Amino acid sequence: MTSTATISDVAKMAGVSIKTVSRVVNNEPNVRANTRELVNQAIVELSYKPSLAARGLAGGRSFLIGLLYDNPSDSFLVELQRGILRACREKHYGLALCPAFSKSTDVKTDILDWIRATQPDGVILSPPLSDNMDVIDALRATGLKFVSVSSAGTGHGPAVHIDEAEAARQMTHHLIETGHRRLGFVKGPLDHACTRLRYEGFCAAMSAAGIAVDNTLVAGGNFHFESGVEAAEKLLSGASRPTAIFASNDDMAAGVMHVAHRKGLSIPGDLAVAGFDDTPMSRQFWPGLSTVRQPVEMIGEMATERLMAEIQRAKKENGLHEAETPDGSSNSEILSFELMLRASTLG
Amino acid sequence: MTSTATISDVAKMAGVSIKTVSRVVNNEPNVRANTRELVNQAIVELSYKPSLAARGLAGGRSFLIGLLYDNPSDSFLVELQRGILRACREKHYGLALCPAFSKSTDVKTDILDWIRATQPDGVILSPPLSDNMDVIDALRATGLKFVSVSSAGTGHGPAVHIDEAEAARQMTHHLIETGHRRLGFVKGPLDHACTRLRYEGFCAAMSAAGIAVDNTLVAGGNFHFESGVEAAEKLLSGASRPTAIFASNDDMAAGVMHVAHRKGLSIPGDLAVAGFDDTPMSRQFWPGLSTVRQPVEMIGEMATERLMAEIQRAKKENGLHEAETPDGSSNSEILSFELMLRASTLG
DNA sequence: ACCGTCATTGACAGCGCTGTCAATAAGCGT
DNA sequence: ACGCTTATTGACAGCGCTGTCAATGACGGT
Repeated sequence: MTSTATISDVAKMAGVSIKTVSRVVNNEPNVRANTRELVNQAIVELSYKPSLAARGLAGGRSFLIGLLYDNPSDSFLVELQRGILRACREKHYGLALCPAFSKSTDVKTDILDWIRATQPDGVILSPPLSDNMDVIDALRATGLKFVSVSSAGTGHGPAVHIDEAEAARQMTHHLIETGHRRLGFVKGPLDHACTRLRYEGFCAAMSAAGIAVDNTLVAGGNFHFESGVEAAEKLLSGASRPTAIFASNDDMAAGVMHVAHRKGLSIPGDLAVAGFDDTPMSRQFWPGLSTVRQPVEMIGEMATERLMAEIQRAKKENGLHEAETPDGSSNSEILSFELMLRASTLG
Repeated sequence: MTSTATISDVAKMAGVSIKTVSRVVNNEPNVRANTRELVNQAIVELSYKPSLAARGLAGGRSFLIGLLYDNPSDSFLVELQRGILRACREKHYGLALCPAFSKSTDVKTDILDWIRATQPDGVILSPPLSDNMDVIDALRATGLKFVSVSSAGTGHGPAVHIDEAEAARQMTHHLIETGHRRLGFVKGPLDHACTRLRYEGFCAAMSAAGIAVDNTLVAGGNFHFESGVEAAEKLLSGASRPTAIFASNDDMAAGVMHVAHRKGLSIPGDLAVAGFDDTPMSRQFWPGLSTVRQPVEMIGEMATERLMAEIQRAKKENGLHEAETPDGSSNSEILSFELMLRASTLG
């Protein structure tokens, strides 16, 4: 057990008080440049790393942020984590995971328990948790800072996301432009805010092109592969099948393609297919799946930075008027998306 | 800020000393059942959750385990995390992530720095980190407990994995049994121990069937889709192409299928394809990909339990002879795998 | 040189919990 | 009932760090 150097070792070595070392470590002002240098040398020399536990106990911070998620797609989760971790590393923060199940009746309790045990300084909410008012309210009641990702900040606090509706509109427009008139659409689950937005984008493009949305060509889904299969079976069995199907996410689009293959329909000849998310899979399918790319990693990174900023602010204002929710912070940051057009929609 | 109840609140409410509450919380012996009950009631009543930070500081433990990984497939990582988190939740442990890059020259330093800052009670190593002797040695030098997953414990300490060679042998056997004689194989990257094992299994089955391995039908890869594409282009361009290709993992198998489709080869008619890992994708492809299912989630769970046990043991023996590495612990646990045979190899 | 002001530094008291060790209660044998 | 062993409990001192506040040093003006 290579005993790690403590702050007092550093203090001794640099010939200053413990508190001064603390100041240097925390980048606080009012330390003479000369002294700061001395301390930094000692820190490097001893390869001193402050103990998170002690800092947390003493300072009331845990230097941990939480990621609350409910079974998103693997690649979404991993990309998001990557972004968050990158931002964390810079700020010397740690990331703790809290898987939750929004369907369960006591998500709220589960999450609160986890928060009490872990005591993160803030949390990042991913959909559909970020669209769950129960959770949002509970979180707000704790006073803990949070930021939502990939979820249109419906006034639920700060959020980082893309313009979902516009993305769906553009993809639909692309389909129409390619010559399709009978478009099918597979919706996502109702508890995701993006379900509505993506559908709105679809409708907007249709109406702009003067095509009426045929309700028999709109199917419900839950973002999983199997629901894409079911939706496709329904949509493709009707008398007048669509010539293109836009699924609200890639997993469901994969289900649609699976069914099309099984039915012997060629893609895109007999049926064009589009998805949403640009999972790695969409590149690997044959034919490649046209989809919308969200900069998920960047979203994670920005959300984390935003969260850190909130935490900072909260710490400073601490003890003052204790303003509940400074509503000015409800604004969200909107990142740009990218249409990835591949063989599944291109002749 | 709903101020969280502290241990002394509980003690007051239960009418016992702080220390007794601590005993109950930590499940220590020598507390009368009656007293224990009293304390538990107070704990529930106040919905008390011990502070990780304080426990860590005082007890010298952090109640955190680390997961060190280097860019594995998304689904592998997510499944592994799921298993680990399940085990963690039971034991009230937290999980901290440490992405590392084994290609980088200072993986070792990166990891050590991370460990110093985070101070986990133990870490789980996933491939290829678990096969990197530099890392293993550095870890061992710190005295920190670790467990490897999905990596044949080549004597590098405890590990949890499947019998990779046997799995590959069985899959190869299946291919041979289906009538194939000209089998292609796509290897994984050299820094993964499983690369060798899977290849050995392949060779074993071939030799058992009396078929010589044709080196022109063995290609190298790196577990990524693109390398599968390259390998397939090489293997399928030769004069006498194989009638089946076994890729060491699903991503590369996806690459093989992609190329086959592009070349107009029907699967499995013109070419049978098999993979390894049973990523969700393998079910979704058309046709479904035959593959080997590792119980990744279970591996994560068992590795975590194993790690906890090691930590326990270390804690008890603490202060005694300080035996460096009780080599009896180098044994590994072997879980069973499952052959998932789907349309890509079945007529 | 003298005072006010601000920048710099350190002494000290905890943060909430656990380990140690001593104190007390409970059993048990005779 | 007495003396002994063992089970149960609590008092107390930190763990390594930060916040508070008081002490010291530096600097500018007169």
